[in-house]
Amino acid sequence: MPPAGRPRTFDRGEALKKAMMVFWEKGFEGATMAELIAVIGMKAPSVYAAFGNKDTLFREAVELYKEQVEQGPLKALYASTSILDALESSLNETVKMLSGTEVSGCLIMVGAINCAPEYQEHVQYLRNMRSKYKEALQRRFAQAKEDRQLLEETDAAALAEFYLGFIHGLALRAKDGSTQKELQSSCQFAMGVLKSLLRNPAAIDK
Amino acid sequence: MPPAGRPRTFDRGEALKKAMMVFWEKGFEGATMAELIAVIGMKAPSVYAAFGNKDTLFREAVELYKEQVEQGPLKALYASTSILDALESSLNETVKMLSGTEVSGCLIMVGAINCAPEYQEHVQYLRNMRSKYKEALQRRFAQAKEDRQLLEETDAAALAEFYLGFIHGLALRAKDGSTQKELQSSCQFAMGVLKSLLRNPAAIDK
DNA sequence: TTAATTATGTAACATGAGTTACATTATTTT
DNA sequence: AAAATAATGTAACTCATGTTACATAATTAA
Repeated sequence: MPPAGRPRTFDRGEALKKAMMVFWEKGFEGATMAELIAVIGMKAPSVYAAFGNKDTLFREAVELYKEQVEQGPLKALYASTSILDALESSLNETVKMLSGTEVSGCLIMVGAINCAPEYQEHVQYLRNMRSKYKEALQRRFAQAKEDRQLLEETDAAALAEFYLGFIHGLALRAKDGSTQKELQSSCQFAMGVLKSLLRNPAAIDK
Repeated sequence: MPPAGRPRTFDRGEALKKAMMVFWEKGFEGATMAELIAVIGMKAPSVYAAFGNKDTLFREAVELYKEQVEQGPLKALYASTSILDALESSLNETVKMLSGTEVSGCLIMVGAINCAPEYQEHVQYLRNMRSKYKEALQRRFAQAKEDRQLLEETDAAALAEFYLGFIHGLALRAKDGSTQKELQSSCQFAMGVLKSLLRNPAAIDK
C-alpha cells in the first residue's frame, strides 16, 4: 500500500540516475542545482523534498556510481586467478566506464578536486573512496604474491599506488577527449609493468 | 623614470607569484578573489587595477607557472641524449614540482577541471597546454627513435599519451597526499615501460 | 465525508562572489 | 605652485546559486 499523501509524479531512482550523470560530467561544483533540477524534470521543492539538499543528493549519486565501479572494475579484479588477466580485465572495465558514449571521466576521481573550503567534506569523502580503491588493488596484488605469481620482492602497496595513479590519469585523459583506443593503448603499456614482475614470464600467452 | 601618478605600494611580480600559489593550490574556481586579494595584501581596486579581473589574473598566473614547467620538467627532457636518463630526469623534476613543501598538485593539470560553463574558456586553455606537453613528449620520443635508442615499432604518440596520462595521475596523487617517495616509486615503475622499448636493454646501467 | 499527509508550482529569499564608483592621497609634469 | 595622472580605501552594487515559504492539489486514514 502506498504511503499517505499525494504520490510523487516522478521516479526517484530515475531522477537519481539523471542527477548522477550530471555530477559525473561536471563534478560537484560544476553541476548547479538549476541544471540538476531541470534534468530531473521537476521543480526545486520536489527535488529538495526527495533528496534533501545538494550535498545529500551528491552523496547518493556517488553511492550509485560507486556501485557501478564495484560491479565493473572492482569485481573484474577477481574475474581470474591470473593477476595478469584480472588486471587487464579490470582496466578494460575502467576504460569502458571512463569513455562511454554518455559521459567521459570519473565521478570519484575528479568529482571534487578544487572545491571551495566549505565543500572540503566532499573532497575528503571521495578521497577516502579512492583510498579504499587503492587498498583493493593492494590486496589483489598481495594475493597474487601469495599465489606465487609475482616476484618475492614485489611491493604490493607501491604497485597499487602506481596503478591507482595511472587510473587517475586515465580519468583525466578521458575527460580531455582521449579516445577509447588511446586509453586502451595506454593500458597495454601499463600492463607491461605488471608483466615485468611476474615470476614466470612465460605465462604471458601472447 | 617612474610613470606619472601615485606609485604602487606593492610589488606586482610578488603579488602575481602569491596569486599563482593560490590558484595552484585551489584551482581557478576554488580560489576566490577575496582570498587572492587577501594573500596579495592589498584592497580589491588595487588588485583589479594591476591585473584586470580574475580571468586575466588567472592567465598570468598560469603563464608564470608554465615558465616553471618549461625550466624544469620540459627542459629536463633534453638534459641527456639518452632517452632513459632524459625521461627519468624529467619525471624527477615533475615530482619536485608536484609535491614541493609549498603546494601539492599541478596548476595546468588540475587547475580547471570541473568548471561552470562560463569558464570553459579556461578549461580549454589548460587543455591546450596539456596537449602541447604531450606533443613535446612525443617529439622527444620520436627523436629517440631516430637516435636508434627505441625499437623500430615504437609508437611515439601512444607512448606520449601514456606518459602524459601517468603524469596527470601523479598530479592527482600528489594532491591526495601521496608522499614524494611514493611518487618517485611510481615513476620507477613507469620508467620500466620505456626500458622495455629500448633497442639495447644492456644500456641500462643499474 | 472529513482530516491528515505529502507532493507540486510560484515566487521569493539569503548569501557569497566578482566587480566597480567615488572620494582621497601621492607622485610627476608643466 | 598648479595641473595631470595614477594608486588606495571604503563602501556598495550586481548577479548567480542554493534554498525555502506558502498556497494548492492529490492521495490515504478515520
